[in-house]
Amino acid sequence: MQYWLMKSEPDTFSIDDLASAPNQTDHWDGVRNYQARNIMRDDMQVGDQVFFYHSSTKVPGIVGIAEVVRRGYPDHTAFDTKDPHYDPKSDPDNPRWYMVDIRFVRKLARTISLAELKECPDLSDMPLVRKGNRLSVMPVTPEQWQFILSLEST
DNA sequence: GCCAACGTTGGC
DNA sequence: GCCAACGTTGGC
Repeated sequence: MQYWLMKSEPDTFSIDDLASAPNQTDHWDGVRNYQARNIMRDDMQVGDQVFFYHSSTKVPGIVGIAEVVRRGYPDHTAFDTKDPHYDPKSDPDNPRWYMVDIRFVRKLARTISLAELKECPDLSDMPLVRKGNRLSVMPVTPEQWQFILSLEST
């Protein structure tokens, strides 16, 4: 079992949106970055745990936990000409973009802000706290996962 | 294959 | 809203 962190703009899709979705499950569509695509297509497994991160908001940070419930499969929004994430270079016979399904597990007792995460030397290797990093799906080590969870009750 | 131009991400 | 950082595109 592995750990991940996924970024979402809460104005588009928030942890509350996931919690109120049917079966508290939704697909993670719209990722158009190869590194993130590779992770979703090749690496994420059912049962993996995911930190749900809110970006581009007043207090960016980790707000909850989700779980992978379906392995990588083609992102159909890339085939839809009306979808904002439509990509003419992806076709159903040879899909370029992939997504996974995740299910809501719980919200954290409080938001663990990016500012707070940046202050932790234990987390300095996380891509998240690196300047200019734009990766929207990234691995989290078991140590980082436990450390971040330990911050929740502080 | 290089690299300038452009578009996007995302913190602030 | 600004802009730094980065990925992608396309001309050559």
